Amino acid sequence: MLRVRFAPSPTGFLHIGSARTFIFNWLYARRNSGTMILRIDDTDVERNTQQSLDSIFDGLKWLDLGWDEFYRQSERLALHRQAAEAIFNKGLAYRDFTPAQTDEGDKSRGEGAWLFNPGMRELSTEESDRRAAAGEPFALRFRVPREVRAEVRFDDGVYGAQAKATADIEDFALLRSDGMPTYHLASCADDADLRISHIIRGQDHLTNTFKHVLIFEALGAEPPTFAHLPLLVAPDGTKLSKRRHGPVVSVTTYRDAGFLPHAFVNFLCLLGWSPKDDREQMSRQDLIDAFSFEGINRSNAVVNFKEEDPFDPKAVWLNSVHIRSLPPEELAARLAPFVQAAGFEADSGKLLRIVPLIQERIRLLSEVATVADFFFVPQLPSYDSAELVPQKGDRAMALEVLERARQSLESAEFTHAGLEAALRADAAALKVKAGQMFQPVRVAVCGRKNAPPLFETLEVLGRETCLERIDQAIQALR
RNA sequence: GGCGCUAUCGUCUAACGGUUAGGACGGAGCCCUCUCAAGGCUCAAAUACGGGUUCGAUUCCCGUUAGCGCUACCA
Repeated sequence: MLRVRFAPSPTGFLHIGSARTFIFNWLYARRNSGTMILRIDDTDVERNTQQSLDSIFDGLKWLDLGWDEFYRQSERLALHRQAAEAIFNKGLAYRDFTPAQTDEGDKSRGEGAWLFNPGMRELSTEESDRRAAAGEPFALRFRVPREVRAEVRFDDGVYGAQAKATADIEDFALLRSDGMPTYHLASCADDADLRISHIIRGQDHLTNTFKHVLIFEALGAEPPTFAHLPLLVAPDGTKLSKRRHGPVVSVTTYRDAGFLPHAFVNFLCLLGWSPKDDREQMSRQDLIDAFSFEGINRSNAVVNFKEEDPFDPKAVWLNSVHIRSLPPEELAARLAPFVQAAGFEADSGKLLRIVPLIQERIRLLSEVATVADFFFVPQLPSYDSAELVPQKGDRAMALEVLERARQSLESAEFTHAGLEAALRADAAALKVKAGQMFQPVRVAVCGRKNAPPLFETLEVLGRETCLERIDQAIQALR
């Protein structure tokens, strides 16, 4: 039975790198009829926040990603302590009475690599028991079998065969002096207990895995299969962090900016993974069908954002592709909250008529506010009347065109065909080019030169509004 | 410092010893066209460096360099 898990610690908002880890686990589970488990790794009570937990749920909900089983590490402390005890009873761990390092920046425990606190590994059982019984606090450390020349090995699903000499692995902590389990212990005890078959996680855990293999073996459990993912990094090559890189690392930023969840997932999947057949736009099902460890890369992937442009251009492009392939009804529904947020009235029938006009003109849902504003406002914001002057024309031409248009629009049939016929006839009558005819009308009606195709726009706007706005433009020219 | 991982266009990536090193985003140009988009076509743009192995290396091996990760009683 294939079982995978995503195990975030609730110490910050949902990070896009974490989201991608969830997605890859989820895809692997769905691809292979496995079970997806969400486990909150909240053993670090000090740093956990409810806000962070909410952010994880919100983010996953937005991404339309679910799970089959749910656990919280903080509710499984008994299991972790039992595991620690079992390891200790096997003689594979020892008590370390050295007071905890207060200064975390103090990594200068010496020039070389730190392996253990002198004197503690060799403490006799009697002395150890006596001090423990006397109530002296201690951390429990794993006794890495370093005396004999040996290697810890595992076969990574992405990085291949891995080996590390035990001589290079330090005696890591299992239990803190307050009795709380460390991440390494809690994580492995839970993975063993939950019968996780595949651990898919960030490459920052690759070297931790040697310790984890040691714990699984000490627990008498078969280590699961590991598959490490290349990291998502900033353009400067450093790991993405909120402190350094700001909101671009948070999933909700993309939601609020108007990304489609499936488009964003699509983008994230293409960072560090490839279907190897040049496909870019992929549906959820396409991703499930194509996903495998073979497609995962080994080098870190850059999220290509800039300070002036916070979103990776490829993400934006992919979003526009997804927007274009959405059924109009669905796009309208997705757009509605953004229309409302911009302070416009969002009548759903009207929105549905606007959608075809902007569907291939917006890359982010939020752009509806700037691309389609003139459909919603009762009164056009003021614009420079010089904009009304057509190419190779003057104000007089603009005026002439608008007056003529005003006249014919009063009686023209308000359909694409009717409007086109009327305005083209006007252009011919005035002996101006079609473009010179259309532009003043477009600006009068939209308030700017760049807008959706004219006839459809007029049609949606309706006769009354069009005539009103043309009148205003004529006033402005006089 | 020690240990580990990585290295193809600016970015995401393809090429599991033999290709004019492919695709995509972004950039430039042309076409289409009522503007803007969308679409079509074209162009510029990469195998980090040095050694091997081989008839032949992007590909396999070694070294150098660079980047990243771990080296906490954080996860």
